[in-house]
Amino acid sequence: MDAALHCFVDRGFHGTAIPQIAARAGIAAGTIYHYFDSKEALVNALFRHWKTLVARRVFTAFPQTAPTREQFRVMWNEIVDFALEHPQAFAFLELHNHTSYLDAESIAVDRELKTFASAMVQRAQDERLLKPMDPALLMELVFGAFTGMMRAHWEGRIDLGPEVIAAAEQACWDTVAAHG
Amino acid sequence: MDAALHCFVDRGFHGTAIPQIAARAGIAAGTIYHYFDSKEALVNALFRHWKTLVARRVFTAFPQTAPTREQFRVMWNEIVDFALEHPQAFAFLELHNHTSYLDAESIAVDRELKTFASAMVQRAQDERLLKPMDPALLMELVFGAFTGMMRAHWEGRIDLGPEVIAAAEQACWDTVAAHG
Amino acid sequence: MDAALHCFVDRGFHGTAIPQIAARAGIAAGTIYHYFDSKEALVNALFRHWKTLVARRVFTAFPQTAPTREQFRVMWNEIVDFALEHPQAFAFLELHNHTSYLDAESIAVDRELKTFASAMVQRAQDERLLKPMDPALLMELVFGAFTGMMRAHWEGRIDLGPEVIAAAEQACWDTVAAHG
Amino acid sequence: MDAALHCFVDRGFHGTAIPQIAARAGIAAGTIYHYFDSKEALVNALFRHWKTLVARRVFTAFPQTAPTREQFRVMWNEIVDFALEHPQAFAFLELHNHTSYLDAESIAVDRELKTFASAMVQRAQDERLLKPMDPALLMELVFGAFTGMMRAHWEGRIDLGPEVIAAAEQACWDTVAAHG
DNA sequence: AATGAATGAGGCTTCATTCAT
DNA sequence: GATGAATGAAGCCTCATTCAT
Repeated sequence: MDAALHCFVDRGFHGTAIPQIAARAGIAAGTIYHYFDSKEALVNALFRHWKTLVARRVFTAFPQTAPTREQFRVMWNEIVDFALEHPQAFAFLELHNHTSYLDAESIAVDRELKTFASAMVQRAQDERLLKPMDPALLMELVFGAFTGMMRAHWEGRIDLGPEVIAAAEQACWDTVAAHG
Repeated sequence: MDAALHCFVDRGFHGTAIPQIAARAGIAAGTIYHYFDSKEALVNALFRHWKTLVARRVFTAFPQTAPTREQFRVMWNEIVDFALEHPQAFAFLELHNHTSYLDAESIAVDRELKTFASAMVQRAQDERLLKPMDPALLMELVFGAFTGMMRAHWEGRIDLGPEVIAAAEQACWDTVAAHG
Repeated sequence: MDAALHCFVDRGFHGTAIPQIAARAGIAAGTIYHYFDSKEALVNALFRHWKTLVARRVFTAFPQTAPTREQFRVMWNEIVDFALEHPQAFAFLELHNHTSYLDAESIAVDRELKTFASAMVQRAQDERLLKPMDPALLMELVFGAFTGMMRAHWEGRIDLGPEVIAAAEQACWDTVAAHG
Repeated sequence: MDAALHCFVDRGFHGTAIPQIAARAGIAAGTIYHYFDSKEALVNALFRHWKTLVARRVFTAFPQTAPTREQFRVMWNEIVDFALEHPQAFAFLELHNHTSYLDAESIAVDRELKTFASAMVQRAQDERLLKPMDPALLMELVFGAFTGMMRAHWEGRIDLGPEVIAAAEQACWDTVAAHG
């Protein structure tokens, strides 16, 4: 049923009709209501499913003992890989505004991931490797840059090859790295 | 009538009903159709209105003869000022996915601005001041970082004071600046 | 729009579809929602409208100074006239079970009428003209008998002429009259 | 499965969903269709089941040779007992309007009981013990009064003790008794 | 016999749009 | 120009019923 993902990516939550999702999934509209209480429950389940997957992936891959520069690279590549493997999921998660239908639990899942990332940043700041700014801001700058890159890629404005990704990664490291 | 802006920001295009817009504007629903052919015409007009305003502002403020570093700072501050003065407009333009209803002209207006920005980047690259990457990518990284910062600001995750903005500006300059 | 009355009488509240009501009224289904917030609001409005009309009629006709026997006759005839003039309304009010959709205000309107009737009974009891039973019970017996008569009339089991009505009235007076 | 009774009493036939009945019965919705062809078949079976039970009870208890006054008392008490023992069944049978879904056989069962009662009345009229009115009307008046009493009881407007029931019985006898 | 997932028609309601005033 | 009642298509959701297990 997660092909509802495609519809939400294409037309957004409010722009997608349940019958459209059902048609794409090859099932009857009513069947969706055996698995989800409502359209809202469906988006929220979708959102949490993928956010949790990203989180799990990031947590798992994170090299606790490696040097900060290496940690940054690993995280970057991990998220890039996720976004390239699951472009629809990434587009759904990051390219749409969910404020009007996410429930408290979904928001909490989202915040958790951001809190973790900020904590990571803070640890690196303690070692004076990153700029001494609000860690949340540093994280948002990098994640924003990353999202901008992926959006431009999907909208055909740039080509993403391994070297391009590596160059962008270096640029984003420069964003946060101390000394300048 | 441009308080349709608020509705679109809150619930998105598909999630907003014409009667809601009319109610917020204190007019009758039918009146909207004296000024716009359809709901789609309304969003497109809105989109172009504000995109054009941003563009005009950026073009006007751009210091042709100043050094690149100064040009970057001016542009940055110009967009920050716009976003802080017109938070609803900025949220509408950048925090929502418009792909399902923008018409060709609106898309052209958007592309124009991006093309201009890329051209600026390229000129600076010719002077070896910026990293030798796809200029579009550099531009997207910076604009993405900026958008991430503003989103975090509106969602209450960070505080934006003048020094914070300046620090973020420096960080984004580091993103694009050559040598590192 | 009060021809929704007919539909509710025929198939009950839950058995009646809004489009059916609209079709019978010769309007579009959506139009109903300009005047009523929901199907429930519609039944409640209908219920209150007719209950209030009955109440007004009873209150107005009630001969305060006449002897009790005369008062009883007047009330009886008043309600008979109402039921014969507005058979649909009476059938809707008394032949259907409204418990699952009436709101607090509608219930209050209903209770008010019953309380008034019980008070009347009590006054007559004080004069020892009626049986010394729970006034509410006496009232329910008479009103129940009346309703049974009307139901049988509509379902074709009895014929209602003026003499029949008068005879039934006398029988119901005997129900409540003291001494027997 | 006859706990469908509860659902029908609460929300009426059209307001009750088969899954609701199944849930209350603790079985699967599909199981109901092993025993009844359709929802309509279910109500009709329910209706006939209880109507038949009432009829059997009345027929059985009826004291053929007792004086009319005693016959009336026995019948009254028999139906009161039934209504108090099976309040849900009585509420289902008498407090709801079944016209839109009862089939011919169910209607016949209903009519049979009424015809029997009318015949009884007529026999008593032949002895000049009852008022010389349409026997069907006399029967409806008494049964209507009785139903009104039970409804008021369930809706909490009156208290039903043995003496109250006896007093109501006497009042209803006065309704039908000759001379007044 | 029992289950419960699946269906799809149909119900309530919303909403973009029109049009008489 | 402005209104807002009216429309009817379409959206979300329910539900009687079926059927493979």
